[in-house]
Amino acid sequence: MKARTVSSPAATPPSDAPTATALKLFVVLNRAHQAIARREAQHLAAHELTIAEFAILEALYHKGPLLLGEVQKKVLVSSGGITFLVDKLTARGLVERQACPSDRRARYAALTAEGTRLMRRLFPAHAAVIREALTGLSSVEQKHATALLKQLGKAAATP
Amino acid sequence: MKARTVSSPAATPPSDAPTATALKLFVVLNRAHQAIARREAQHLAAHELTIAEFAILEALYHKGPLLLGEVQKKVLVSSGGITFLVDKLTARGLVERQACPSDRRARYAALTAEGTRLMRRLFPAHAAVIREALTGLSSVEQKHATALLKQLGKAAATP
DNA sequence: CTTTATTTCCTCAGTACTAAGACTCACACT
DNA sequence: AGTGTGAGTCTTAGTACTGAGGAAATAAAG
Repeated sequence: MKARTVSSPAATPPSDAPTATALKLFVVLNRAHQAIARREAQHLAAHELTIAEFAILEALYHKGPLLLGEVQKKVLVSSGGITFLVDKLTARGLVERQACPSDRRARYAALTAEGTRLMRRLFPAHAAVIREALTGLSSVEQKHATALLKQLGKAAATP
Repeated sequence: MKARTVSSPAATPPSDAPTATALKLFVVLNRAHQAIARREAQHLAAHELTIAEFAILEALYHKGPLLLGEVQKKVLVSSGGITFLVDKLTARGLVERQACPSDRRARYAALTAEGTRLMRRLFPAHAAVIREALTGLSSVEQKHATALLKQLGKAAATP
């Protein structure tokens, strides 16, 4: 009695049109993100860095020393993850912890001289990889996409 | 000699304009993706499923039985990961492996009756979560964004 | 001054993967 | 048949995180 009661391979109730539109967008967004992140990870792996590690370095490079909690908001990683990642970067001499004078619970993370040197060298290459990965769209199209995604992300982020 | 030789907090060389545009798009794309994926993960966690597990179930639900290699291409996970995930789903009685008659190396993955039942119940709820998460854009805007992201993803995927 | 709550970081155990390679089988060419 | 090459899956060891809970400092209330 394995007579393929579900012989139609696609048991897809097409749902309503708006839902179908949303699902399609969801799929292509995932694909695009994955394709670009893959390239980024590949580039960073050559320098023994993960995406999350690089994101921390980048935040510190552009913003200067930050409280660990602030780094967490930037990088969107769990609190335990921040401790773990900063530990690893500290062990490699790229980042250091600094006490916060006004609040003894809090700690700053800051780039060391070596970390700054690394980022000065690495960031332009990283930017080039991203730019290269996004050449599927013209500059005008990119701006358009940015506007749409900003709106999308903002709405999706508010729970 | 710690006299803050890099006292400007932002050591940002603005690079050229096209690069800046690309980086901005990259950031908002990451944000949007993360915000939506977070919601998805939250919804699926209520049913003890990860995103990757659900992706496998969904592929089988919509396409019928698939070779493991085909599942891998759909879900974009390493081959070891597919084995691991299908094992877990099999242990829960949602998926089963089937021999391939024409090639004894290959195995099919297929939904069990229970897996089909689960998806019939779960998929509409999942679609609703996605639709809800994307309400930041109107249907027209979503179609526009889809077109742009498709183009972007296609170019980024070809290495 | 206590007591209670909240913030901030860290610890620890566990999870979901990845990467590299082993193994099994299929196919093509002698 | 026998042999090499490659495809498809599984195994093993390891990594990058997550999440719950805890200690220390601060803030707020009694």
